[in-house]
Amino acid sequence: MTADVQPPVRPATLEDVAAVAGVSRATVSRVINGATTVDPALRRVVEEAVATTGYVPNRAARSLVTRRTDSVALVVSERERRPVSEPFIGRMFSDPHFGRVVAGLMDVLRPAGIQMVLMLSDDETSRNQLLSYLRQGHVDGVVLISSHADDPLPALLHDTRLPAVLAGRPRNPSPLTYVEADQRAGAQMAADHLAALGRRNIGTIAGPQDMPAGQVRLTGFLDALEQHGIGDVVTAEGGFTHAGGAAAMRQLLRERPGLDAVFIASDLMAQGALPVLLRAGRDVPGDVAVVGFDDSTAAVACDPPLTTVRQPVEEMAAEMARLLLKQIGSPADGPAPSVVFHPTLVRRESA
Amino acid sequence: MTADVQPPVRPATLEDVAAVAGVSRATVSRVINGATTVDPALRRVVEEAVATTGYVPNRAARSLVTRRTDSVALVVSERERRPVSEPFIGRMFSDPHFGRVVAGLMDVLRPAGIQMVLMLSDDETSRNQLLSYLRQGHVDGVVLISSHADDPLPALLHDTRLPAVLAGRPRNPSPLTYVEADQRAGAQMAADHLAALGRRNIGTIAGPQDMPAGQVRLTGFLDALEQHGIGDVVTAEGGFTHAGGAAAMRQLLRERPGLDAVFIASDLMAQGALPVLLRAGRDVPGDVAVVGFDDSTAAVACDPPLTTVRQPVEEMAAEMARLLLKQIGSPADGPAPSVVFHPTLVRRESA
DNA sequence: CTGAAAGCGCTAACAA
DNA sequence: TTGTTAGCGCTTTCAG
Repeated sequence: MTADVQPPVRPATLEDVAAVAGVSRATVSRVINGATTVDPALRRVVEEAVATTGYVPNRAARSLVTRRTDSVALVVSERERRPVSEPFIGRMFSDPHFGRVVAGLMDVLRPAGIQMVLMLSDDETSRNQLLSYLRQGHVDGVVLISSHADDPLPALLHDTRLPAVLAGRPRNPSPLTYVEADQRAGAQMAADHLAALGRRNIGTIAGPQDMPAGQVRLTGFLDALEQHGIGDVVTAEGGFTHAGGAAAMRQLLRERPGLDAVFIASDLMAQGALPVLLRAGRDVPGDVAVVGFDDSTAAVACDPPLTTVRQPVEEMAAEMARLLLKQIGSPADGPAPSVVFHPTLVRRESA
Repeated sequence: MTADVQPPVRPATLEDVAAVAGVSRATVSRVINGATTVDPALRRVVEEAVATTGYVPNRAARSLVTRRTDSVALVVSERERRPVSEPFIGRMFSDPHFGRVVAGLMDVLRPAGIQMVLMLSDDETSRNQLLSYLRQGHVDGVVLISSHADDPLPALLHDTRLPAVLAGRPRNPSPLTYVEADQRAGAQMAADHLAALGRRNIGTIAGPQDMPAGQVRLTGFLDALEQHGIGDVVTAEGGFTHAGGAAAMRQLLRERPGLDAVFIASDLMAQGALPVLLRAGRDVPGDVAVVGFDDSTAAVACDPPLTTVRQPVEEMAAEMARLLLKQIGSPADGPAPSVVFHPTLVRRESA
């Protein structure tokens, strides 16, 4: 202990460790990377040297030769650029859903020692930047969360030949792996539940019909109701927003005052719709039963708490990470098979 | 155009560009990095070669020699590890606030060509991993969002000598730069507003008193009311959660049924409290005026929409990024001066 | 103003 | 099983 006068300006390198351990760089490299072909005795010596030097591998150097980066990109793709001063409109980042996806991804990426870099694509310029970044091999793979159905990114991503996983099945058929919840089955569960409750005078607030989720939840619901012999359903579009949900609820009430149940295609819209119902003098669930979709924070924030179709967001995100890691591990296999999660109905008080 | 038979497996390197342009690697490097000492004619030739080859610099190689990574870490520090299956409790990721911070950071990082890597520290193991990662120089700087006041990370971060910026002033004095909103001033605005409304029978729902924000918002509010000659204020603690806010509201109503105003230290708690008020037959703002804090999504989701103290989250995050970039640019200057933002009162319908 | 050459720290043949 | 060696792609003196 004579050298601790100067604060360590330069991080230890392989060379340093090798010197301390009295072996070659290659040997140190082997134990660092867990090669089995190392004499146990030497291994111990090296491990000690690593500890005393506080050595941590330099990623840049390693990645330069291995062509691996041990990091993946989480790319958030939005249709258009939004000023940061409009935090609440259409910014996926400010949606709690985003954070849940991050948490799920982290849960498997972190133990694997994989870093996650966040990227945003919201206009052609940023998309091109993104692509050249990806093409240059700065990450080993990418997870894509896209907010719009006609996103060109999945196709472009495929061209890069980089391992990739999509959150949700893209509108345009793509060979890329995706993970999603069975939207149709979820809508069906809502319909079955309402029907079982004996409700017959039913309405629904749908999401945008140019988004797959918006569309499938509507048709799935309608089809299921049909099977229950209920064909006359009032519909309004709520744009997947809080305010849109409120407006749509008003419309529904106007068109069908005798409504006794409503399926709302997202908890956020339900949160907007509920007060409208209450103010119109309807008791929930007494007069009208309501079922939401997502099981997001909004569901428990509702009053009364929302019965809703749960998508296991975190689990789905974790699965995305696993599938991505798998593809990165054996690129020759090509895209992994997509996986579809089954939603569940969470009963609370609104239906 | 004879070489487009094979798909380009290997990305173009400096060498390739140099060959096409008929110059040396060094010259290409110079134009890439914007050196002024290059013959304009040559520059054009090189730029063309860059375009035709589709060259993009390899970061690993560059970073290996420059010792810069052009990336920063966003570290989210939580007191304890939460299972991913409990998405709504204490996980900062699922808080919309998190996404807003990300958006604000992105807004300045992206134009600067800086990548953002997301890291989570939620137990000693992950903290150590994080620190060795940082020490190894994998990022040029770090932004820290910490959920608990007694976080040891600021101090440890300072030891790494890495440029860093904290979201919020840490409890233990630290030389690190921080950015925060003036909590005390915000609470004062709420008090002034309620007093100006003629309310005298006032209550408040506070945040946890072991968090700086929770504490300062309470004392600031109480002190300001004192100045208005209002000393007898009922208080309850709502833990900064939706459910906690509801419970606290019930307590307040019990202790002071004649309440005509309440300041609630977070919009989320207010969202929980409002239905309690409504159910108890109180009109808002007629019978009781309520003012929240944050101006988050919850504020507009409330019914009625919440009058609240706005913290400019995105702007603050953008400022953090700017301060970080500044420190990275001139490390010799040490930590930049911290900056405190002034909150504003956003009047909606609840007060 | 430009080119030649020396590495940055690491892994991966290849020899021994 | 271990060491030697040759780069990965880039920036940066240092000559010219």
